[in-house]
Amino acid sequence: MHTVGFGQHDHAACVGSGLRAAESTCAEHGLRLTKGRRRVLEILLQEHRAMGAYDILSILSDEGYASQPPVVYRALDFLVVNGFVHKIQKLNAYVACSHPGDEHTPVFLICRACETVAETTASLKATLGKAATEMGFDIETTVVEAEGLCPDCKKSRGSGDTV
Amino acid sequence: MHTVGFGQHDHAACVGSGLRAAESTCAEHGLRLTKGRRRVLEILLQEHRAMGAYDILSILSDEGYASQPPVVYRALDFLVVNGFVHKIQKLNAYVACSHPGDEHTPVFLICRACETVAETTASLKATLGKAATEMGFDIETTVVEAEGLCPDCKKSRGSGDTV
DNA sequence: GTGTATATGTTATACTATATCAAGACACAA
DNA sequence: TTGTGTCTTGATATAGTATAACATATACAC
Repeated sequence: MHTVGFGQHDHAACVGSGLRAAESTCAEHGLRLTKGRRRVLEILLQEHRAMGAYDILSILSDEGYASQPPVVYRALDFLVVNGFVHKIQKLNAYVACSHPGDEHTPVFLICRACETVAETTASLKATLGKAATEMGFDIETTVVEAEGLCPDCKKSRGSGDTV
Repeated sequence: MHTVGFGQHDHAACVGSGLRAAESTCAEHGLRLTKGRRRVLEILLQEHRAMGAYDILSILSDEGYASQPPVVYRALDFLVVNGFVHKIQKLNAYVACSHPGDEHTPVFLICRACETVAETTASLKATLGKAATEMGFDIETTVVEAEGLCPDCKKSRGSGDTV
């Protein structure tokens, strides 16, 4: 199992490798990683957290890009469809994929206190697929999100209180 | 595994038993299943599909209840917290629980064509819990949603086209 | 019947996302 | 190079989802 989450990591490296992975995947598949799309991905990689579309939009806007919602939603749509970014349904937020390129069914662990999101993969696909097959249902995409307390927040408060 | 989904079922019975289950759970735990909360649950049981908050609100409103959003959101919040209703994150919609009373980690199968939602349970808890424990993360709630095509929609279109 | 907690009514507003139509950029072939 | 089709962006407007805040009412314990 591969995880990128509540521990330390080489951040500059992960931004660079994320962008390179997107570039090479786009080159392979004839997709256009345009300036705006690239910048949105870069922002998500840099921030390394789940961000709302309007958070991203305000950064773009500060930089002189167009500041209308469709701009960022279109970029996000492209990035999500092609697997460079995932949407966190519980937060209405977006996060850069931690291991692009791999075919994967991501599992997210969301801290309800600090809202940090860790992406991990667990082999739920077989179990889910079996349950669906029994009902004659064909699964195309899955969302798995678990909410709780991350190690840091557990430490700093002990109990289960809210922010 | 228990499922209620794309097949037939005794609908009048499921409305009645859903309400009775909520009533008895509330009685046990000193919760107040007030008129408005009860009516929202009843609507969701009757419709037997995922409904948006504003869909429910317009029914309430037609019946002479207050017609402001907080009315329905408060009722839904109560019902969700106490396990009588689940929120489908992918649809921003709410659906009555198919087997209230049981402690469960529900799994939803959502048809992208007709938006029918089936609730099933698959034993993902152990797998998820293990992944989380390895990272020092305490899971409190989980969301598992799979989107695809239900048996009926597969039959009636064959291919994978959208609505 | 008084105090306390819980629930509801009401107004206003915040947040999230998409429809629509016009204009520009790019690829490719005649 | 001009035309043609496709993909992308610009811009305005609007739809859809959800909550803040404060006032009032109801239920329950003592």
